[in-house]
Amino acid sequence: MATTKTRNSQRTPCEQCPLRKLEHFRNFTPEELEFVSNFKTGELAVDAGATILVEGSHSAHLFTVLSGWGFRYKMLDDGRRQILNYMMPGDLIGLQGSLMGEMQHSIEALSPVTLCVFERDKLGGIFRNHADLAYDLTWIAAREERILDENLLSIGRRSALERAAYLLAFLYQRAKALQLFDGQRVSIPITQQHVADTLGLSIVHTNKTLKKLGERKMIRWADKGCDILDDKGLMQLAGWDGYKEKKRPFI
Amino acid sequence: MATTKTRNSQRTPCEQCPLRKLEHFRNFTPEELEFVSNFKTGELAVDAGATILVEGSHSAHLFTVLSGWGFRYKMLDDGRRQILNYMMPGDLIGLQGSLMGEMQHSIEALSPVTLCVFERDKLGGIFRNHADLAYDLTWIAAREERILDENLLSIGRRSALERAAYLLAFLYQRAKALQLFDGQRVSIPITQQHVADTLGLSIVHTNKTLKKLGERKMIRWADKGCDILDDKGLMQLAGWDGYKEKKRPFI
DNA sequence: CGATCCGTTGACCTGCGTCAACATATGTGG
DNA sequence: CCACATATGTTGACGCAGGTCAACGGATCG
Repeated sequence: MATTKTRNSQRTPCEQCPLRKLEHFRNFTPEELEFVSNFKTGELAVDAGATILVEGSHSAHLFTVLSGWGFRYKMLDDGRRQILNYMMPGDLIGLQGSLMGEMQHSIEALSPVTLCVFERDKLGGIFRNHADLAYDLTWIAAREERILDENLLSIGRRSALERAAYLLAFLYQRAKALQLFDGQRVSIPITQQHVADTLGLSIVHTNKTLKKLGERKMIRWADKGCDILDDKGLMQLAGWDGYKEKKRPFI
Repeated sequence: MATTKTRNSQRTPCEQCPLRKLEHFRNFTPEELEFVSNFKTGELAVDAGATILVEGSHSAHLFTVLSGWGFRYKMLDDGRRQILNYMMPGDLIGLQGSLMGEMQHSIEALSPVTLCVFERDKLGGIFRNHADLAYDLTWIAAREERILDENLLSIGRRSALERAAYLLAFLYQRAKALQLFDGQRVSIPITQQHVADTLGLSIVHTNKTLKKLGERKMIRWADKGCDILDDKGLMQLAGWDGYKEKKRPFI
């Protein structure tokens, strides 16, 4: 498995950050932009399959995803794995570890990923000098909490078919907001093993469940990825309304 | 079901807050104490079974639990319920709703509960004038996230017996840190229905699972509550190490 | 060209759900 | 004071959603 990490000097100046052009994110004031630009110490390119952060470690950095997909997960001693959430452009990772010391989960890249690198030690400066950004940080943590709440509801109380529908609708909504189109459709770069480990199901049953969604023309499983054909149908099946976020902050 | 809420003028001055005497919480500087004292606008007493916050509402307040137990949950349209986490003294509730607008979960009291009331509109003042408290807010949100991560792992990948063991060990650890002893043992004021809705199981299976833990002398189910007899055994069974929090902030 | 990863399918098994009945406590209105 | 209702816990019989095992096909890659 590829695990190369490449450290570069800063390549994309924050002023030209491609994410800021998206409707989805809130605008920054020039001062904020300058501060963040200063906060950013570099960029990191990571191969698909590489581990970005490991449970049990104490990282000196936190990151914002600039491009690519990843996921957060925890494991039990005997190898059972639970995927907690997915990371997409604009997502901040490692905040939990930065605030509380040791990482309690791992993060892995699903595709090639580019990361903006921040120093954990400079986090305090945000709270001391940039109330708005500090507020954003808390907002970002609350957003993650909200997503986990919905995931818990899903795994605890939805059937396999409903769970799968929820997951795919959820990923679709996020990808769409970021305009991650692949031609006309939104394509999600995960394997059925990832779906299984997210939903708390076995691979075999996951396969059969996804096939049912395929028969209903809601999705199409392409090689190593999934196309969403009918997001409304998925949402209805799961009994999920979607998030109504207008603009989102990001660091 | 009782749903009385009683609003009082401030009774417990923050300077004499009983929670601050606990080893478990970090100390405040006098300035912080004064600010929080000012931030607090009153107290609320709530009966067991009362709903404190409702999914879909926009609350103008957030609260810190001063005494008593409660829980956070979400429901599906057809009535299926998932308990997300439990609230105990020192826990901040309603932050998610305050930051993001609409509440996406409900909160209910398990026992009579006393709450410190804060105005949502004054939250901004914390970020603008009290960097340390703002940091604490983010820390508190990250802590909730960490707990949800572990819950997800539990529901997604642990067996019924392991899940139950984890839940009870988890509640025990928290209760113990707050010195919520009932004589010698820690007693947890929940019904088996709550356990079922937390673990994503049916009541019948929950009953049989708890019975097994009882046969192993790890717990004893008293009327409407649970005594923990062997927390180490529960943790080992669940494959859970516990949280190693030393001191915790609270607002 | 074997090795590895990923998806697919069928046969069979089991952990947990559902249904149903019953026990005990507590409360409530008459 | 009784009659009844509701909340909680307990237990057994039975069914099914989802797990496990096993085999196979296609794609990709050193």
